[in-house]
Amino acid sequence: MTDRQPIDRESVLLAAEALVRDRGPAGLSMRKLAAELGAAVTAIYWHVGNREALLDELVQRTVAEMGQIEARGATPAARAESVALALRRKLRERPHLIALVHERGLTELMMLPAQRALVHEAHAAGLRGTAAAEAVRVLQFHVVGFVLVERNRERAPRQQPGEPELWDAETAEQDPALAATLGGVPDSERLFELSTRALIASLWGIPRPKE
Amino acid sequence: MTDRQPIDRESVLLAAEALVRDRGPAGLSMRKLAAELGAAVTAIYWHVGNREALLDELVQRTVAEMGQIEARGATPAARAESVALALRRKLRERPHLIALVHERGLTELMMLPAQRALVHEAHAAGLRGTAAAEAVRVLQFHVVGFVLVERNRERAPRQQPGEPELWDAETAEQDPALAATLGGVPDSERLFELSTRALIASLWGIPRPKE
DNA sequence: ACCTGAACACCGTTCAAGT
DNA sequence: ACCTGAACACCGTTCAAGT
Repeated sequence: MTDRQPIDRESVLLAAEALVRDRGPAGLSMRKLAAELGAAVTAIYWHVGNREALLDELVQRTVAEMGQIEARGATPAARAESVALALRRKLRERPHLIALVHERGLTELMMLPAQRALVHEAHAAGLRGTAAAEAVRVLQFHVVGFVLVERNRERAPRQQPGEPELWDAETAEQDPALAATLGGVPDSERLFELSTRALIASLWGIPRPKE
Repeated sequence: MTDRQPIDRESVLLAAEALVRDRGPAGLSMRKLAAELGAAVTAIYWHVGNREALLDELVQRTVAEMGQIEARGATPAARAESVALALRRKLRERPHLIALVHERGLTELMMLPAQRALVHEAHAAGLRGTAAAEAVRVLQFHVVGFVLVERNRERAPRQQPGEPELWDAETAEQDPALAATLGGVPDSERLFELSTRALIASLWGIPRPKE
């Protein structure tokens, strides 16, 4: 009897995605969603089945959107690095949805386009067979793992005892620069480049700088 | 009037930990916990505050238990690798609780003992200051990230289109060994060692094999 | 100090009934 | 084909009341 409106599957999915995008999966309740859409809760069930199926569909779409990755650079190593960097950026754009993909164990599926690009660069670098496959997988694991750790850091509350205090006392006098770095917020941009390059150097072969 | 029993804080925590350990955080409801303890739901609130505080306490204990890590091996690089391997093993022993620690953003705090051990090895390898700090942090990120990705893989449902099919068609004839490896289940033991060694070699300095 | 049941405000889901 | 409200079985949490 209140201001009810007809809805369709698409509008349900869009509203759900919006809720998840800025309040996280926990922020998506069927009742809130219904209220947002101006329909009865049960209308949603007609269109999307249930909450689980709704989230599954959102996950599928996210996987699809993670689409193509473009490699840039002169050497295979540089191009592989550019894939890793692009991947990290893309993953960080949709944190909540990526978390859902991860929860549902579809990370690998989502990574397929990037995997293709990396295989191409591994071949270009002269790698073949198991060595190439492992080089690719190591880099995949690395990128996804890094993003997960990074996100965690950002969501983190102020660290309990505070890392600074723990380092000040002991190692500080021996190696103050180390204590300062470990005490502060990590520069994840730099850490990512550093570790990505280290892995690529080991597994793709070190690119010779031209000069 | 039913078979109610007096409880204390410790018994509540133990019962809660048991529930989380084998049914996951989602399996812990205050009502189930009360039933398990043979007390009224509200008795739990008197002892531990609320669900959030209860989980916080479990997390604190897990962090404490993650305690010391022992380095083994001849060279600093080998010893750093042993820390990484031990860390991975420990993390994999308590998946649900580690997930909770992670959710609460206390991963870094939990990693402090390992961080100390790694700093020691970095110093032994002759690293100082920012370089040492970064070498340590890269390895920390690496281990935690790897374990998160690994766990995800294991919880994963059968991959949707199945990676095998996707690789068969295209690259298979060019590089059948690669297609076979990427189509199969990753040997994460090997991937972890491979990537850990690659990072250590780049950042700690490559250990010379004695022969 | 410790525990109780009742009550409140939420959930997701099912279902018979309406148009 | 699409939507409804009522009902069920769950939640976490608060609170006045008991001992």
